[in-house]
Amino acid sequence: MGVTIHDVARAAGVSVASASRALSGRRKVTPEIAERVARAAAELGYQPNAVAKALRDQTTGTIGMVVPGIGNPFFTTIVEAVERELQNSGTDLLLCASQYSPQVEARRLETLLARRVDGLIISPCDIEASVPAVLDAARRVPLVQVDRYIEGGGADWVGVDDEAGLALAVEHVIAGGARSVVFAGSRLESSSARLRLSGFERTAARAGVEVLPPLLGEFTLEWGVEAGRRLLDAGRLPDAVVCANDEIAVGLVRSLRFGGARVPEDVAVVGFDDVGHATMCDPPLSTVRQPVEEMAAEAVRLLGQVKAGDPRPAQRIAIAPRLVVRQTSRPVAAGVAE
Amino acid sequence: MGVTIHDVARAAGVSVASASRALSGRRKVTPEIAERVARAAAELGYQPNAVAKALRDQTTGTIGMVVPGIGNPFFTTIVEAVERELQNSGTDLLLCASQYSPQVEARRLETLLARRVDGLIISPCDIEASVPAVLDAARRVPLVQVDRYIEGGGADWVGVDDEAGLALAVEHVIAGGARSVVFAGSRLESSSARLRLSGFERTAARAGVEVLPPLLGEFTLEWGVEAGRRLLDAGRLPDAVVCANDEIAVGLVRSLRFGGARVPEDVAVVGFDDVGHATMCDPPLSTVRQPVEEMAAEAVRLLGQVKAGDPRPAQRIAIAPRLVVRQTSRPVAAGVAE
DNA sequence: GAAACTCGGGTAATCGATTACCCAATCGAT
DNA sequence: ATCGATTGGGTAATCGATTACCCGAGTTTC
Repeated sequence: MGVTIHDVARAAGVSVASASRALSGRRKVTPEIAERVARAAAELGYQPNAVAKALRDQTTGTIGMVVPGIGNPFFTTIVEAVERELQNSGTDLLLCASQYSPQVEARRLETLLARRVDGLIISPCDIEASVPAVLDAARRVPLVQVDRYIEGGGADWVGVDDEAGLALAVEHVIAGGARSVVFAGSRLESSSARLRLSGFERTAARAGVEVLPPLLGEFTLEWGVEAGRRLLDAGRLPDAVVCANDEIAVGLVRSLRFGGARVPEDVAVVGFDDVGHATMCDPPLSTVRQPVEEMAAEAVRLLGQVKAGDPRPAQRIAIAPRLVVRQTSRPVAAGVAE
Repeated sequence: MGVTIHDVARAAGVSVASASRALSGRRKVTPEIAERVARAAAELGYQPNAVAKALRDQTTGTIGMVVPGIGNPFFTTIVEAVERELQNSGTDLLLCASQYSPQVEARRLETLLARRVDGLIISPCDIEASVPAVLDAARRVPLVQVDRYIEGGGADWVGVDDEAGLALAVEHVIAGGARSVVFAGSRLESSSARLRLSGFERTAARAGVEVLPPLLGEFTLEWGVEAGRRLLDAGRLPDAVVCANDEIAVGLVRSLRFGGARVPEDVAVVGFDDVGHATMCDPPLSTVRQPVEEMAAEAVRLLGQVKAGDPRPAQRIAIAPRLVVRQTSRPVAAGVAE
């Protein structure tokens, strides 16, 4: 079916070695041969077989990326940023979704490794259950974790400083006058979920405000709606709700307003991520912005440095987040208003 | 670096042929050899090299998918549906985004073909500019278009019946009492954009209502906001706006309400797609639902049947859409209420 | 003028898994 | 006991691109 380099060599009347050299330019050939090979290749519509090249070179020019789900805009934003970052390096991205399941995730990693990707970027879905598969993969190819990480620190990571981000959010609502606060987040299956809760608790405790029991569900709009309903049902609203991501925050604002509460007059709401959902919300959401472009750039850079199974101590690169004050919280001097 | 089947064979004390046969089970071996090979493979942590297998078998067990952008929730929904559909068939998906650029799209197709994918699913970004790359790809591997298609009908397609969908939307707002209508859509670069506009115009003309000049921009929330602003600036609002997708509709509702118009009392708004944005909107959006699961299933099924370059006439499978009435339009007897 | 180099081309090995082909051993039938 | 068939194992070809290695012709150097 396909045209091979042998066909090109035959058509040009030279050996395969010359054809290969003429096409790759990795060794000199006479101008005449270069010309004949180029013409033959063009005429036959020759396209090198990347599979054969990969087998011979022991490198595929692809890196694999595994994220929990592409339905979540935060992950698609990261994926796009990584793609942009890889754009001109000649490496392609092989994208997989683990669907928030450690089993699926392990299977995906297996097939990516079988396809001999040159490196992996992963946001492990579960801080504990993802450990064996991720460590195993890291032993075989360069691997960088992004956003989420596995416990124990066996692999490099780049992400946002979650605790600092939550501190910004909590301090902001307190500066706006909040005396009672609550956290609406996700069950503690990921590092992000845990760090955001602990960042919240630590800052709130230090500030001495009243802290209601956290509402932990999923990183989804639906859970935000449900969390809002529970707050309304409880009879007494806190002055502020700090959310673990924007989807939760958007759902929460929706259900609070639906229940008759005014945002931000009765309750201030702050989200986390700032990836599009935030400006779409009504009113626009105050949130903590993740530096997605920097994270992607850093992840790609790190991946280039890492050697598989290198016993070098794992790095953790935490980038500082930034507070973006919009209209679901009362503005104060601090923070950026947009 | 990697453990090969030669290593396994040596460790088990058999030939590579026996090792391969024991592992694949494609020819009988004695139980004793099967046992020794299985043990050796497990001990060495043998993992077959998919690149070598692909070269030898001339098939990679992957299909490529190219969509305009993964930022658009409609495309991520289709991608997820295709992934689910492929789940248990042992084929993996290689996902690429063309970023709405025919050049990028052509490059992506080239690299997918170089990697010898067994098939392609594509939503071509431009009805004209995408033609050569798509036809060329279709000549080399089985290819199915999804949602969008290129003009001229050189390749199979599966999608929603866009014109029928728009007819549903227009008839619905007219049944709700609208006497003047306008279409907010995208510039006519894709088949969807064109068919939705023509479906709108045909139905509106037949019904004899007043039709304002269409607002054509992009399939984005931002364009929806802008379109709403233009309607407000024009001084006189139509009774209903029918949009080419939900993102436009959501943005439009936002800016209409921001400008003081009531939805649906002053203006009815209907979207298209129904992929999550719709329920998130405030108020929840009336829209036309695309049968994404069916489209994905049909695309995968079709891909299995198509042979590359087969001169069989191209098929177009248009699945009927369904109207979902929520709260941005006045309910009438017809349609499904949710 | 011969030894040492350079230049550029061709042959064949290589990557790893699969399998066509060959061969020896065993079995059943006559 | 002999012949054909069956069973199962091993050797080496194969997929396509790259490149180590070799070789001959032409140049340079003393």
